[in-house]
Amino acid sequence: MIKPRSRRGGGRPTIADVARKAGVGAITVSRALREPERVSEDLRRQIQVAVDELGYVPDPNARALASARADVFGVLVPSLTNNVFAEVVRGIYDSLSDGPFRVQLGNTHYSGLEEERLLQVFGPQRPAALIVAGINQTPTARKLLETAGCPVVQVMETGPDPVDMLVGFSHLDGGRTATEHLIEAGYRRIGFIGARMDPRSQRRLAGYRAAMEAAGLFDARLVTTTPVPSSVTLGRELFRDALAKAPTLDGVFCNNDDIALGVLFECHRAAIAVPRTIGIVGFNDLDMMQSAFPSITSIRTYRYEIGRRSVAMALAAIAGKRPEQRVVDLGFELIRRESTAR
Amino acid sequence: MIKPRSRRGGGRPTIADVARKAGVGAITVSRALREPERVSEDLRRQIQVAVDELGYVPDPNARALASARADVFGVLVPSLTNNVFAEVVRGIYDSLSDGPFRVQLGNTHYSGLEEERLLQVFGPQRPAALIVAGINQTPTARKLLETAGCPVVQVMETGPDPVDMLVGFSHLDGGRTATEHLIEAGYRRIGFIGARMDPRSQRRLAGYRAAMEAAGLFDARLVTTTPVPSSVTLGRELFRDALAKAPTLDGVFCNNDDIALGVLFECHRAAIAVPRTIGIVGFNDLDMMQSAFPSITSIRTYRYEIGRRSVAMALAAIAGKRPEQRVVDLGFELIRRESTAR
DNA sequence: GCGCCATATGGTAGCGCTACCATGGCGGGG
DNA sequence: CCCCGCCATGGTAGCGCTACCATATGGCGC
Repeated sequence: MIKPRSRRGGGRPTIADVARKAGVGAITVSRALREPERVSEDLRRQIQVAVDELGYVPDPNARALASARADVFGVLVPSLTNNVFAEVVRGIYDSLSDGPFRVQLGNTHYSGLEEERLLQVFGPQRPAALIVAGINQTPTARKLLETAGCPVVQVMETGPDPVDMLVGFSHLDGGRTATEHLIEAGYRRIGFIGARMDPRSQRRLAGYRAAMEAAGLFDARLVTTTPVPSSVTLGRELFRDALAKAPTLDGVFCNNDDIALGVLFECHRAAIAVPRTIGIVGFNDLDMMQSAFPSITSIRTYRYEIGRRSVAMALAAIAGKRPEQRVVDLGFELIRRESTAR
Repeated sequence: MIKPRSRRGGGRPTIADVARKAGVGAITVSRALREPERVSEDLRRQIQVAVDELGYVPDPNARALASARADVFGVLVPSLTNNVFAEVVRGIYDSLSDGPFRVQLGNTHYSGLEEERLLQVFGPQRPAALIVAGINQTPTARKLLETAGCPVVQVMETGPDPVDMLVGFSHLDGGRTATEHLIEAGYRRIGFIGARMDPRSQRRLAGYRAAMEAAGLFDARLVTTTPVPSSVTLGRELFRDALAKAPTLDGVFCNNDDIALGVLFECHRAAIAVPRTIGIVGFNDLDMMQSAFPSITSIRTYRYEIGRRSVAMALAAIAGKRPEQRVVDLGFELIRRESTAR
């Protein structure tokens, strides 16, 4: 009765305590904290003193309830351990670390259904923005994104029809560029080796095929894929399969750098000369590509920058300044190295 | 006036709507959702029908405010891109994906101060549990953990004095085991190569040193470290430095597998025979170790399992069944491979 | 048959904050 | 000199949910 406060709350100071101490109304404290320019400098200072003395920290749950908006960025990626997405996520975190926003990370395991489920979990939280990997959402997921009532940024790809905003690059062009490079380097029986084969890998494969067909070199027996998750060890195995199917193979464009590294190791083990007998190109240009022996040609992509840019666009949209450019293509770069220097 | 509801809320159904439709009190709906066993089966069924028809989803923010407890696990790791922590995080996510709990992930960038800052951000959210990497928190951070008012699990190490619970393994023993293996294999001038040198790396170094001193082989010139973040490329460079300092080097225990891979590549490039001239041992046993040529001996650690176990312990504590074993040592295993098979 | 207790359900009163509207003071135009 | 409108500030009323306590019901012992 006497101290009804202590009944529930943890006894931490509330906005009312600060208001009392500063001799102002609670709403003014709230404003001073969120829109300082709307409060006179005098009061602002007084309030700051009271906040510091009490060690007041706003309760994010109460804030979210009252304003029907949580200071949370929902982020959905297909994998937490795939270095590529880890870099995107790192970019997102780094861009958000000095602001009021928290990150709610979801792992879709490359599953559209899981993505839907996670969007259904995120929705009731009323996030400030959503960042999702890819553009191949299920119809349900796409609808959820469209009706989320917050900025949405799709990342890692490019395309004509984003839900809202889009930052990434063309996997198809990347695959084509890698393959054309092998062709120009003089390779003819160029294989494609791919694991996981998510939509992005499919597009890289399409780019490979386009380049091979344009050069009159395409042969279905040169393509080796599996839905199994990618790994270095898998790269070795797939390369052995590829060689068995197409013994005259003289080059490979690998789905990603892990596979490429596996191919390189298998070449070492089988005493196949790289780049003389086999040329190798990877995708993403992880650090190890430059240090491998021989160093491995790869398509450099800007994952960290994609993460940063996606946050910048979302923040702009939250601030009401929706960027004029809804689709940003950050491109890629072919990094030529020893593995294709015939 | 007529529909005061539409004024603020997004118009989504609330618990009151469900209660009205089901002809029960709001509190009964709340109970049916959270503690079904406390509601008769009849009402439970009725309520379920109403929930389904309205598409009701509880508002997590309102729930958190009213109960002073959010269904959130706070997780603090030093890096998002380091595969080792990514695996731990994956284990955590996988263990939590089918329950009501969300994950709030924080990246400390290996900084104690950043860790403190993040704990201060997590605190007001009133998380259901906290999982933090390491046992070397600053005094302030440790106090924040102790007063968090929720289960706390420290992970990735072992030790006598956890804040609350602890799951991991001994990096010191791991370092010693790796080094003893090299000694047993006949190597004598065994170097330590380490990057980043966070507390865990320091302990591996201590294990290395203990083994070397026990064998009468320790020599400070054999130790090469840097605070720079680890990478394959850095491994190459550090190995060159190590060779320059100690030309008679005949083995290296590497801080981690990236460094070990860099050492291997540099050996290839410099035509140094592995394992004949130089023996190599890594740490963590990432997939690529088994596929490298030659394959690389490493200390296998159970990162994913650590993540899973940490969640299991936290959930048990939340349920009031605090595990009798507050410290769990998941150990490690030396995986012998070609790189040390002299 | 009566009261007691355990069980099932409901009412009330917040949790801590912000949206909305009201108020009072001030300066400028007519 | 008055009125209007703008600015800074405050009061009130929730946001949607759950803790706490009250109440009703029924079974049981004596």
